[in-house]
Amino acid sequence: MKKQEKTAITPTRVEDYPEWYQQVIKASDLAERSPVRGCMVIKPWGYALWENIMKILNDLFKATGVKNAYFPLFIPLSFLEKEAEHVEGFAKECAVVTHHRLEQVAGKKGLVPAGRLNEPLIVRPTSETIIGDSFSKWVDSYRDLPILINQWANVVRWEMRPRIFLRTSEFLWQEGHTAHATKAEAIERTNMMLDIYKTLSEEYLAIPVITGRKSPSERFPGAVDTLCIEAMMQDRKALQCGTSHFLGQNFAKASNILFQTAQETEAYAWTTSWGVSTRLIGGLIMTHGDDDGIILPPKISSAHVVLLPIIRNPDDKHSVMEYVKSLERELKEHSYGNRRIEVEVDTRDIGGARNWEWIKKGIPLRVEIGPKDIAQNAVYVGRRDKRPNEKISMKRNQLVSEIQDLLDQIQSNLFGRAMSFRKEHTVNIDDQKTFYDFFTPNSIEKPEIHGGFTQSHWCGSEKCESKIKEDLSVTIRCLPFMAEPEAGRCICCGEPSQRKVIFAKAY
RNA sequence: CGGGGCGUGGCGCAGCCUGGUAGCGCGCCUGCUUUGGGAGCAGGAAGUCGGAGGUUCAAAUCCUCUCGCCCCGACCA
Repeated sequence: MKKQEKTAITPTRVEDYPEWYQQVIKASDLAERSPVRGCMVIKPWGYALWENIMKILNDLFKATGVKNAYFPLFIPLSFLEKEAEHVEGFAKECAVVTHHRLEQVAGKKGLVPAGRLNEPLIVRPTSETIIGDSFSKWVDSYRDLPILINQWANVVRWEMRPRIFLRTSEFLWQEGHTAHATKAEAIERTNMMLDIYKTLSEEYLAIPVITGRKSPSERFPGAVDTLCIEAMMQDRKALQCGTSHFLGQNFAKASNILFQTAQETEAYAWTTSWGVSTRLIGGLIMTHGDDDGIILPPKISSAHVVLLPIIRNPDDKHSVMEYVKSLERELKEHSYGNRRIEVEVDTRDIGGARNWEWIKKGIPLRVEIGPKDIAQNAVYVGRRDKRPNEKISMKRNQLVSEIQDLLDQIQSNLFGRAMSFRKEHTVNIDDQKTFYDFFTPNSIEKPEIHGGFTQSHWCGSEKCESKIKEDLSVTIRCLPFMAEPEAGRCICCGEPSQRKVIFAKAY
């Protein structure tokens, strides 16, 4: 077998996409499974991505007046019960704390729970109710509004089938919660935050997204309106990357967020909530990864460049390392996006394996530096968005002065690729048979990568929506904002329809 | 919760059917030789086979119970 044909990740995406995903995570050193069912250990290379996301979002949030705060991990059961739809939506996936002490029992091994709580505590699956309780105390007058709060937190949802980053029992996220005096202002906030998520996705993560509205059945439990950003992964399935909810007065009524208006009347506040999670990292992997591992967009990459000194002869060691160190210093003086250039130096003497490890980790730039290069005051540069062997020699000064430009090229190349992939696999379908064929794999036992996004008419009935879901596991991802209203016939029942929606299989 | 599968050095597996107290590959450590596309050779450390009970002279292997994990479905950021 020729070496060129060897991929760093086995199986390849085409061979077995879900398994490829697991292997990429392992090979890239982002995270690993933990001894706790459904929970993950996020390793430094992966956590750095989350740190960068936090940095970016904090800046974007704060520019709109949002402040960070922190609320309890535990929610009294009675709080969760306050909003009827909310209870129903989350009850099945709650972790419940019932005791506060462990005891040794005579004659038995180990510890048993003791000290039963009067009221069980829920480990937060989301914090609307506990934050609503605080809001109710913070608001007396319309002058106290709006309240614009975000918290960075871990939440627990006891999922049946966990997958690292995409669906874990515990995950990290931010949840924003706001309260407003008027409906219009709350709706404006809901849209504003969705725009921020679109910015994060497209400009930083290089993941193109479709913004839109969820159908009623896909709404957040208790919300009046749920907006979302949806992205297409390389197996052509949809991943919901962020949501922003207009909660109307539902939670204000449940939590008693009352205020006095300028007209001296009493009114319930209008609230919103919005969040993105570590799932974004899963989206990153599945949007940009290839058969050699992940590819990190420079703007959120854990580091930008790795320097790989090549020392064939021990006599060269000193001079090569001096050269590498000075290049490191010089590169670190430059910035890219909202942070300094981050440089890794890998001096391990493990031959070609070293190069491949960094390819698998997805670092944007690999720079090889050996005596031959130094003699010409040059470096040998590999871009992660190119083939592994497609390396070019460039002058050292050129690398330093053009590094931002190089990173920009990679960033926009990744976005461009992802965008054309989505366009290529987004189709208009107007008849039922084509629709069903589109979403049916050739092989049922071992389905190949198939389908994509369709833009098809939907009459608006839940009946059609659930029939399609039952027949094909295909759901309405969103009613896209960009779609102009147009008359047509429902893809399912043939009744008149006002608009096209996005259908896809989803994570 | 329904269907399927699996628990054996750090990781991936073989051995189980036909009981005789562990083996392979990768990784790791040491040395030498190598090094710009995933190194070679030699030596070495590391497991009592998920757990409990049973059958037996003897159990990774047979039986019972149990725990955990993975995959497919329903649920979901």
